Amino acid sequence: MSASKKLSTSVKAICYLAESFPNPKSSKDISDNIGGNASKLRQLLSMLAKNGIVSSSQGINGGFILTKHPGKIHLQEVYCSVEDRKAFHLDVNHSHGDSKDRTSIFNDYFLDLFADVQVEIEDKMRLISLQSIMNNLKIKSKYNDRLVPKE
Amino acid sequence: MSASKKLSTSVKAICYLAESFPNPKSSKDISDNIGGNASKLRQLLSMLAKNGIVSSSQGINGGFILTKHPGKIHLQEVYCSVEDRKAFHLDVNHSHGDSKDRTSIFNDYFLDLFADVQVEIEDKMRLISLQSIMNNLKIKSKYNDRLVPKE
DNA sequence: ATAAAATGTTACACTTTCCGTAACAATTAA
DNA sequence: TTAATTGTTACGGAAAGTGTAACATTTTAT
Repeated sequence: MSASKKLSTSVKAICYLAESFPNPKSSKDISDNIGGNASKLRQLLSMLAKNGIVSSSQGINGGFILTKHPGKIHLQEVYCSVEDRKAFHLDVNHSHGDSKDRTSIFNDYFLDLFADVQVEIEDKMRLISLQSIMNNLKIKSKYNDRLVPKE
Repeated sequence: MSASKKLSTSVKAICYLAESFPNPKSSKDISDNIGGNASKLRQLLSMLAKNGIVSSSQGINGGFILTKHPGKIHLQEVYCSVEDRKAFHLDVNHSHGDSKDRTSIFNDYFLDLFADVQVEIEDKMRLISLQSIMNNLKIKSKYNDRLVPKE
């Protein structure tokens, strides 16, 4: 799945969980609501769970619930949770010679250059909260800290 | 070819053309020097030619030459020449219903959001000239306006 | 004129990656 | 005990990427 699709799917799922808080929602519930495949959704959601954005419970009436206030979740955090790759990924030619040939030097330089751009993107994404997204989409969050079950 | 690979390959080619200015270099010369495939290189270079960064001539002793001072070529310009896609491309789920369903509204919003990020990236890339790249890589440019053949 | 060399473009087979689905062990609650 | 759910892996078809080849067109040298 492309990085941006992972991100947009994750955001949709988080919005849905915020909307239906504090009821746990199964991957099937979520996929019925936001589209996509339940199994692939679980892959995304398990990554969000590892990063403390949602929590999961198994068994009957299990599912996923939000564990963080939408105002405190930012796009960058969601992106990093579901995608290893940098947003502005550099795909360079592989060097065929030794480690200090011209191609390698060029690639090293380019990696630095792209790292700068990457920082810009991450800073920008850090400024966008899930709450602001929900506001724009007129989705009402029912999230409430006190209702989040402890670990 | 991935967008970033097109970009880095293009930059390498431009550096080589600046270095060997004003001698036209064939796609074969360039691929021998910077690696990659001559045919694929021609595809990139023909796009750079359409955007006025290089010019091409056919026939014996033909090839590509730089037509713009490295200090006046910027990464953003090179990127746009060889890649239609935005740098931070959004790959959204396709809507299956009518044009005003929830998925569509969500996607429209996301496109706006990513457009903002896109502007940041382009601004950042606009600040990086080919000349500065060549300086960092200690490549000497031999580019000289007066030696560029007229149309 | 002719031949040689180069671009610009298209096509193609091969490989890699993507994607939806299925499967199943582990876990949990009724 | 049973049913429902997560978490993870596997897989086959679809899509996209990659390197190469082919060839008409253009241009220059002889």
